[in-house]
Amino acid sequence: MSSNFKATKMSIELIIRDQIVEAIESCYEQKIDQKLVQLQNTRKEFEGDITLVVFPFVRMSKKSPEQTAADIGDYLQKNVAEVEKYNVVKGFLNLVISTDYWISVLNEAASDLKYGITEPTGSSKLVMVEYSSPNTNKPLHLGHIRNNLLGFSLSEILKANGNKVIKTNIVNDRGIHICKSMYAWEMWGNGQTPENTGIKGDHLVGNFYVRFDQEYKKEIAALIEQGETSENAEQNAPSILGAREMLLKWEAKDPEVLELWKMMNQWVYAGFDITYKALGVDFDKIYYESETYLYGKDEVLRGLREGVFYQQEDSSVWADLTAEGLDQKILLRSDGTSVYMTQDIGTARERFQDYPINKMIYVVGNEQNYHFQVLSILLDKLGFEFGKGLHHFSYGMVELPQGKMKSREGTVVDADDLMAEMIEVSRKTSEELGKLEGYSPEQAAITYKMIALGALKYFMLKVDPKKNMLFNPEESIDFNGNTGPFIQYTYARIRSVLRKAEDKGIILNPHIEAEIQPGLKELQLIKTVSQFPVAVKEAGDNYSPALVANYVYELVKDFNQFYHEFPMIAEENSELRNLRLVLAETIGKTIKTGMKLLGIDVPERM
RNA sequence: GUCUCGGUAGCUCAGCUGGAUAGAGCAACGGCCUUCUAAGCCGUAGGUCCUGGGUUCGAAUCCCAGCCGGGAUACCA
Repeated sequence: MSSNFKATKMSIELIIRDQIVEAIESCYEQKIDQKLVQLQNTRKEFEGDITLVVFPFVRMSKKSPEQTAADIGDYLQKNVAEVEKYNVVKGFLNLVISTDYWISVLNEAASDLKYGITEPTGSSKLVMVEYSSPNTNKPLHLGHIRNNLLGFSLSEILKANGNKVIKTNIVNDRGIHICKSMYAWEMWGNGQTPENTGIKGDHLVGNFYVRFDQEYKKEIAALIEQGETSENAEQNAPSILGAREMLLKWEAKDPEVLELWKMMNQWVYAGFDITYKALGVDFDKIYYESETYLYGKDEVLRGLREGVFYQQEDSSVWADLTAEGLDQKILLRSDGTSVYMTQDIGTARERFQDYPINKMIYVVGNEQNYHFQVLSILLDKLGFEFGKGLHHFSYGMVELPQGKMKSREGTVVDADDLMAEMIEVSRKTSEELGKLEGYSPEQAAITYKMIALGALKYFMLKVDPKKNMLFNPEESIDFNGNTGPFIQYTYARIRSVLRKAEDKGIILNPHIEAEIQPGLKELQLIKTVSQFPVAVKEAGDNYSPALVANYVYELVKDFNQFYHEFPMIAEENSELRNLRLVLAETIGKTIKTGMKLLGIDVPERM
């Protein structure tokens, strides 16, 4: 056992787990599987640190649960140095771990600058995380925010678990949806540009996407009025024909269409850059669908030649997935143009050619579960050995009280607007509370933004990614309670205490002597701190930033109770004072690291 | 129709690889700022864990059926 026990709680649990197996053997002469050993953290209302559930063993002991627990407790107390004493409540054996042990845990945590973080090594796995993946026909909204925050945070968490991570973005910069905006701009744009209107480029293009839909709907209504069936009307309305023609021309590299496309895309990219920067997300490598769809087309045609796919009379290309229990899937339209799936095949091929990827993760909404199931099968059929190993990180939708957001219907919460509003709320709150007196306007502005984004990011990340979540624009995101600002505030409090201690000339001794007897609350806090590496690991194993968020909240809540009840600087016993300050500093560091994994910064003052 | 995900306090969410009296926050009500930041702390109230069966010493958690809601099943992405 190395002296550097990063996952302390786990190592003590491992020791105890082992010893319980031996205890059963020694007491009852039975060999048991470690899986029967159920350990849990002792509930706060009972004395103890780790609890064993003894019910599974009463069959072997042929004694009452209480007596069985006592037998095992006796054995552990005798044979495991860290087990100081025990008590039995019904069928639960509560083990009290020695204070020495907890002090050593604190010392380790306090001295480790990267506490909770496992650095990558030469043999680390290379994980590529795709997230964001915007369409270049409209601005980002709240749903994209969830995607971006999850993708960024997941990447950070995977890095903290010793992986090498490449963050990537596939920009969906071609396709019928883009052509709709382009067509609308050409028809009704009157030469509008971001420059001559003062509208952010992605918003301007988005306006034309909405305009397209409005006109399209009018045309359909008119055609139906003239006696067309609704299906015919949808297929033959002038604007949809115009958009389709544009897509054909685009794939045929028509110079005029390409120029229009480039111009409008540049507007969008300039807009996205601003939004990404404000959100604090970034990418190591960007792929463009306008490039990769061609590789995808190649692969589909190869599949056709090799008999993996088939062609219908109208020359559309399909995959037959009935053997997999699925349906027919179209891969190339009858006019030869590509669909969404086509480009994803090409993009995957490119990525695995560009990097020695061990694990590919797609951060994409759960509405596309079927898509990724199919993609995996198609890549496998095409002979790519990575096909089966793709991982779709499938997250839930953000819903409004009225239901789903729809770009075309304008019922979206715009990302830029939301951030701006939250920064405004943050500024007002800070000013009302007078927290930043003495800060320059620039310093204050940085802090407002930090708090606003902390509120937004924590709000999005604290819920289980798999679940749909509700956002009510009527009630602005809270700054009190289980929120980002509450956690940031606690960090600022700790920093403030440490600054004041320094002002008073108190020098922290980072090594706590074993003889010091911490109180119950300090012990409780050390235990919570000791769980941080476990939380990071579980967040990585389960791909869940929410586990980090929930952990940090627990830690912060515990600390605030402690803060309220016990003086640190004013504590007269200097050794106890030192313990408390070192503990506070360690908790501050843990908060900062944890929040960093969520992509949230913490302020020195607020 | 089929597949899939979900249903926990008035609201938003934890807990779900089975374990002790189901937890937080918000909202409501009542306390606490001459002492390290009150964006905080303490307390009160609030529950058929959708329903019904089953497995188990033990079920919010696992299995089956049903009800309700979301999503997918497109020559949209």
